[in-house]
Amino acid sequence: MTRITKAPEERKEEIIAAAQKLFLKKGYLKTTVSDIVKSIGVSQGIFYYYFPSKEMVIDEIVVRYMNLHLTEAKKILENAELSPLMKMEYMAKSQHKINNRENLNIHLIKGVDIHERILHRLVTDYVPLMVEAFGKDNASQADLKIELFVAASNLLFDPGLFPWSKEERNRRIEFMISFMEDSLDVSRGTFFFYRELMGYLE
Amino acid sequence: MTRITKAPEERKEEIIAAAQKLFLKKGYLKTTVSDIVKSIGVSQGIFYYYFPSKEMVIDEIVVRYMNLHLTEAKKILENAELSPLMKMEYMAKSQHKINNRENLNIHLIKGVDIHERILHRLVTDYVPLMVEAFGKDNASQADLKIELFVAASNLLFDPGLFPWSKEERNRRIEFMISFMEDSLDVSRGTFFFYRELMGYLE
Amino acid sequence: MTRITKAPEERKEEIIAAAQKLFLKKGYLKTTVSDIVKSIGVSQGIFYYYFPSKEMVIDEIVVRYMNLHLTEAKKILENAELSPLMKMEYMAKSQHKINNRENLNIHLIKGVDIHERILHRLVTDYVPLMVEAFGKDNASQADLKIELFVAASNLLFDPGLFPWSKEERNRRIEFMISFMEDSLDVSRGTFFFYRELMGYLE
Amino acid sequence: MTRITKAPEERKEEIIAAAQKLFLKKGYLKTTVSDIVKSIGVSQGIFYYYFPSKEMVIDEIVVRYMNLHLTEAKKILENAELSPLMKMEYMAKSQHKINNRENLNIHLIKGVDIHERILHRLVTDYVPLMVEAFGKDNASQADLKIELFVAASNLLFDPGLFPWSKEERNRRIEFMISFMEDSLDVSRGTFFFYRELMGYLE
DNA sequence: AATGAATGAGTATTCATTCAT
DNA sequence: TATGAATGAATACTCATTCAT
Repeated sequence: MTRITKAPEERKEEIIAAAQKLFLKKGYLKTTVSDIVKSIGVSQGIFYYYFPSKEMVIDEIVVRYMNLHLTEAKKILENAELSPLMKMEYMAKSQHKINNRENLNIHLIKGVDIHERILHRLVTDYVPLMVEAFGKDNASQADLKIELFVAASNLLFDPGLFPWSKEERNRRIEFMISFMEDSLDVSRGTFFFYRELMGYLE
Repeated sequence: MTRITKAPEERKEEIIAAAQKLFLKKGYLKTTVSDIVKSIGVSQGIFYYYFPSKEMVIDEIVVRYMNLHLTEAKKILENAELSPLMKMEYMAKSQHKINNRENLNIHLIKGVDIHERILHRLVTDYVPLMVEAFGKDNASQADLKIELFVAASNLLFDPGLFPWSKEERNRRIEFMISFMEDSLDVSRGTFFFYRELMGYLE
Repeated sequence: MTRITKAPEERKEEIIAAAQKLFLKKGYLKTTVSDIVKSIGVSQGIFYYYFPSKEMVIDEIVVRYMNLHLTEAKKILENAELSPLMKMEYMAKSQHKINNRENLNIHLIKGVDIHERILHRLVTDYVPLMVEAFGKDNASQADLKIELFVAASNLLFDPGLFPWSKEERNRRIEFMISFMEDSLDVSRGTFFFYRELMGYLE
Repeated sequence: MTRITKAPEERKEEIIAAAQKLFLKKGYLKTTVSDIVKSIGVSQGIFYYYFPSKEMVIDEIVVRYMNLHLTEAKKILENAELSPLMKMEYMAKSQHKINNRENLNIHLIKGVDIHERILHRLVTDYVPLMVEAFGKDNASQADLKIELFVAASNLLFDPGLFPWSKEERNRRIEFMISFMEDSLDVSRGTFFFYRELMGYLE
């Protein structure tokens, strides 16, 4: 193999991208380190120059994925021109956009509890930003309500876990949205924008 | 090895029990078939006489675990002497009891998405029984509300996933219970009995 | 399983027939004893009541197959009304007929040198009968010539080994026949009847 | 185990040689991959770095064996100084020499139809070279005659298949040679040199 | 930074055969 | 004669990781 030297960061990115693609396609367990390096034409050894183990790659993927979401969310939060509800809407749209970028919906990776790792960080890191965006005082425990809605939505609307029919899914989405609106004491229709993120099917 | 013949059903139970114990201790992936058979002093071959693969054992474990819960729940449901809320309470207590029987809280098994398998059956099979117990007409979409609470609770109160501090945990449990009471339109205190099931720490 | 007792010889035949069928379909190595007994609905144990090992079954199959051929050949040989060449012709036709009875062309079994076992017995047991049928004095070493032709034919006309095209095959058959005729000093056309046995394609 | 790195081609040869030796001694089926690697003191993994499966090793062995024969035969064929009959003689001697080099007579390997694989390539690849060496025009179908003699000889003189007594063997060899001479229309004595290759016992 | 040959522990699964009943 | 649960040795193949160059 001809030796092609690259800047470390570039090479690392290359490996992560290749791994992510393969994890999505074949699952974490069925993707071998050999698969990854072959797909970008580098040697086995170089993988271990950049990562201490295969496991650390998935960790890094999850971290980057969450950072992507968090960075976007923070930008929105800091935008003083937006009203609380606009912030929530923008955050939802941002999430939806990221998840639909190619090879980026790592929710779909099958393997060693990837899903749980993401959910964990979602609840601990992302939910607080949503709560902040929502802005209301916490007398009504809006923080725990949002946490609850995020947790439930992520489970019930995970197509790998619950392959609802179109009708079942839509019914649940409509319910979830109005229930959120009532519980958080905002007027009906306010959270209409969540439909898309939850996967409403026309 | 001295040959000890047993009734098939007995032997099968024995293998399942041994597997369950080891899965809980070491996780599914790290438990080998060899571990299982050694632990009960039988040959490797007999395992495959009863199960086509290692994977099928975990399936069987989940099925039996759910059946245990469902059977108990159905008994309670059919008990005409109980009021709706009593039924819910009894069901909660039954769940708590089963999960605390030794080697039975298979929620804790790490490995190939055991958690997801259980959650799936919980939502599709167990929730309807809870809804039936609750009894109220569905004008208020109590079914979806219960589904939502079950999903969220299972995620947020999973100690493997969210190792909340005692305070964090208790706060969430109290919130969850009163939120359920309000949403389902029952008086405060009605669902006090859920504290135990959710793992309230005194 | 309901216990069905049969006359020993009958049961043995049943097992052999079942084995033969499966060996032909899946090959000797890929057919398990379990496959065999399942196909006739008896237990594992009974197999070993009749045969000391799996290997002995294939031996028995070869022996019976050869005996079938030999018995027919001997009948023909003893028929005083037939001329030498008629005997050869009848023997050829008899072979062809047996090999085309269902599940009987055990040449096609893949596995542990079945082919070689058959060839061996063909040369040692069957060739002498052909030589006797041919009848001529052995001044011309007709015995070794026939042996040679039988050996070569069995190899070159084995479709599993040499998948000749129709033209290649037919050319070889025509050559083989006329070469036999010339070598054994009989007139051209005498061995026309071998075409069928060798697999001439119209 | 101390790690000894070798040039890939060298290591591959080493594995093939070790496998060949063991296959000859114990047969293909009874030789395990573990046997092979242990015999040269390398790891199990390296075997699969060079070969996708155990089966591919025997394939490679047959290919190399035939290539050895074919290469020698081609050299002889191209030698313009040799007469046709000399070419045949040299080819026969070359074959005999190769087959008697240690560990090289892979005819003797027992297992998964090794013999048939070799015979197949012998007829399709080697026979044409013999026919070319023989040189005569094909009016007399010398090509098919040679093919026939090669096929028959390889079967009838295979000691694993037909363990003739010394007398039986010698009688057949003498017959085979004179029959070849007569059929191919060369004078008696011409093919005397085949005695050795066929295994004539003094 | 990079190569790629080498390691070696790991492991599910198969199956001929046995034997208590 | 027959059952079928039980044995246990056998083994090809995988793959994360290491390391000499």
